[in-house]
Amino acid sequence: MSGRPRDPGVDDAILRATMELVEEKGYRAASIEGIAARAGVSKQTVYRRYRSKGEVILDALAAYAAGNLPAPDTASPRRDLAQLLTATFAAQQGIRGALNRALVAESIGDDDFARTVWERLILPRREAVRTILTRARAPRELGDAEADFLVDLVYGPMWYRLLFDPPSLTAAYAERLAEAVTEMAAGGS
Amino acid sequence: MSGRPRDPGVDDAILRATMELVEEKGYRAASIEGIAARAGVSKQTVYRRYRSKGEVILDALAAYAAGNLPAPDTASPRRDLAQLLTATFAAQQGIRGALNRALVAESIGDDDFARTVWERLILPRREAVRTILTRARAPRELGDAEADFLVDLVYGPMWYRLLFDPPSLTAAYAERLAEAVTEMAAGGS
Amino acid sequence: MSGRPRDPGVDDAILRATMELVEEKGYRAASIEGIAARAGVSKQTVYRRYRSKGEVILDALAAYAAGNLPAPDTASPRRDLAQLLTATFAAQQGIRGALNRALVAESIGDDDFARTVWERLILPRREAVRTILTRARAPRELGDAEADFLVDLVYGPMWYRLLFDPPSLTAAYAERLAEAVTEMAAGGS
Amino acid sequence: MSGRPRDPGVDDAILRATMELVEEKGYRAASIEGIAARAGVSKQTVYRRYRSKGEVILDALAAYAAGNLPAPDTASPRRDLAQLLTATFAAQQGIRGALNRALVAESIGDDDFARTVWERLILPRREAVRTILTRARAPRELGDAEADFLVDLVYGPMWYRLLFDPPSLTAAYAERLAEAVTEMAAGGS
DNA sequence: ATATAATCGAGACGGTACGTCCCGTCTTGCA
DNA sequence: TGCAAGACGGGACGTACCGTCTCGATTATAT
Repeated sequence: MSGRPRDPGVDDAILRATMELVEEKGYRAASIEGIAARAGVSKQTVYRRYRSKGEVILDALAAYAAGNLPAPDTASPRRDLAQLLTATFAAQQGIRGALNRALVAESIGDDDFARTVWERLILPRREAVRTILTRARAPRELGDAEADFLVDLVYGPMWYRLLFDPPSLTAAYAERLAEAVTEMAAGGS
Repeated sequence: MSGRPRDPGVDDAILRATMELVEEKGYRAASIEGIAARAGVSKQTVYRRYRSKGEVILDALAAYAAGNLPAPDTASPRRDLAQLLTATFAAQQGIRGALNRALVAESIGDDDFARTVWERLILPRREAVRTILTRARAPRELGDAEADFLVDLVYGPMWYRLLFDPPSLTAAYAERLAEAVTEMAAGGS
Repeated sequence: MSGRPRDPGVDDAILRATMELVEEKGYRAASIEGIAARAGVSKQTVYRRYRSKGEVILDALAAYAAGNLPAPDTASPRRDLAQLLTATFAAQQGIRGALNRALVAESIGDDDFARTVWERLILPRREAVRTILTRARAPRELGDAEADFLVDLVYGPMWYRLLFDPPSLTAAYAERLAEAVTEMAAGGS
Repeated sequence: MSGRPRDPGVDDAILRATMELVEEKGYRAASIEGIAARAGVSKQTVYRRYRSKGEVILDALAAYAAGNLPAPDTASPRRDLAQLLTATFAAQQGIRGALNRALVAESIGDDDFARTVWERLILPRREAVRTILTRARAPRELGDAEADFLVDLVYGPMWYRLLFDPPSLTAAYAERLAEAVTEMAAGGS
């Protein structure tokens, strides 16, 4: 049965090659063929692990952002959100941003993959924001529907700017967004 | 100097074929090869007009949405915005949504094209919203920076949902977004 | 290192398709695209083996004529040559003739390829004739320069007629040519 | 009726462009598109005069070699032939040789055109040689069939060498060929 | 003078083939 | 069984020419 075990060094090489290519040459250069070549790995070895380029990228991003989901919890929800967004926005300037954009590209025209991205990547970060906003509304309750809407107000602008104008995702922008949304959360009916 | 003039029927055929393919088979199936074939046109004829698939799609969208930029102007900015967004969101369920998603896919990894999309497609719609929000703030002034931010709050969620969950762009969502943002505009310092 | 070995069936299919196309539809119809299609093979698979249409044709001819280089050796050099030429001329009426003409067409304007043809195709047949003519001159010696010249007198007319008037390459023509040249070889100073 | 007359300067430009391209860049670069471009002429203007690239080249050659058919007539047929061949071979080193090779390429796979070349280009030169050989046989008669064969012995080697090894067409080669064939003509039964 | 008619440059047009890239699958031999 | 190597059918890329066509601007002859 069991045969030769998978070489963990190969996993690393694939993910590293993916990140490098997406960052250096952009999303278009990141073909599976190119990733395998740069990783010094055969194509088959990539396909044994992933079914599509999207999954490689998703995994590369996961590997990169593992555990990096900060959940600040001070007395000030506004400051918590600002801190979360500042960190998140900053990350979008580098590899993470490039990988995120690549994921969107892969999602378009592939509904299954889009769903996977939503569940594995988007939802967890929405939860983090929802937790903060729930604190902002306390002691009153924050309903699910309203929470979803407020979270959209946070992440909508981020992805929008990430896709069309990444440099605008500054700390100042994070501050402003955090203030606007926490205020709206606090004041809601 | 003059040469044989371009056949306008060919332009139409290309754009129609593009819209059909993007809608029916999705973004991935919409190759230039396929567009030319369906339009009953040679590839060269497409390349004579457009340098990339992205440009074809952008033009198809422009043709589709020509002049369709409603600028409601009633006594209520909130209702104006709600109306604008309701119409816009509704449009995203059909061809327009498919084309918009396709444009995003093409923009990723092609900064030049991304800039073109921003200027020809995104900016005009931002202006329409900015105009409404300026009325909402009246008689006080709405600064450029703040206006830009508020417009992000409007369009950010739209693109975010368009990419990851198009069906959620309902009339109710439009209403809620219009209310939240006009209120914020009105109440701003 | 090793990789999947080339499928010999594919080689055959390519060569067979090439011969069929050149014979049936003529040299002009024999595109690499067409060869690949008829062989049921991808274009890449052809390009992996050959750099140009010329090389495919040369190989097809080599495969066809493999080992078919008769070297008759009776008491009569004249009869030897006549026999060789009769067989050679007869072959030019079929696929071999079509392939030979195609090779010339490919050679024109491609000096490298012309040289390859000369070495792989032309020279071996010249040697066969030279051997016979050396016997015709015996016991005196046949010098290199003179031999080359006499061989030209044999093959020059053949190619000339092959290109401009193939049906004239009859057995009678072969006989006459063999007689004239062996006589000249025998009588030379 | 009559309309604007053809511009003779255009004819010249086309022929000159053809000769230049065939000589400089080789036969492959001599597309009708390229010829028209270099001549500063529209494609239609070329097609109004010629039905194919072959015809352009044939005409270019005709223009180049107009009246250049020497018919030396001294007391010595051998010297006549040597002189004719020396001049002919010399010409093959330059544009004429390139054009001749191009004509062969065009003839292959186009029987109609091959016939035209034979009649307009090949036959006249055969006649010139036949005339000389008839003198060499005098006072006996030189039959048609035998004459054709002897002419093949002259031109066969020339085209053979022109196609595969043009530099070998030297004056010495011309002399040797003239001697061999006139002797054969004189001595024939 | 003013049609009428052909020529010219320019360049669009439907095609066909080029040679390249990448897809996802497969088949080797070695570890 | 993993892995590097690389063959394989397939599909699209963007380019070059093919031969035809349609334009506006010339330039002749024939009213």
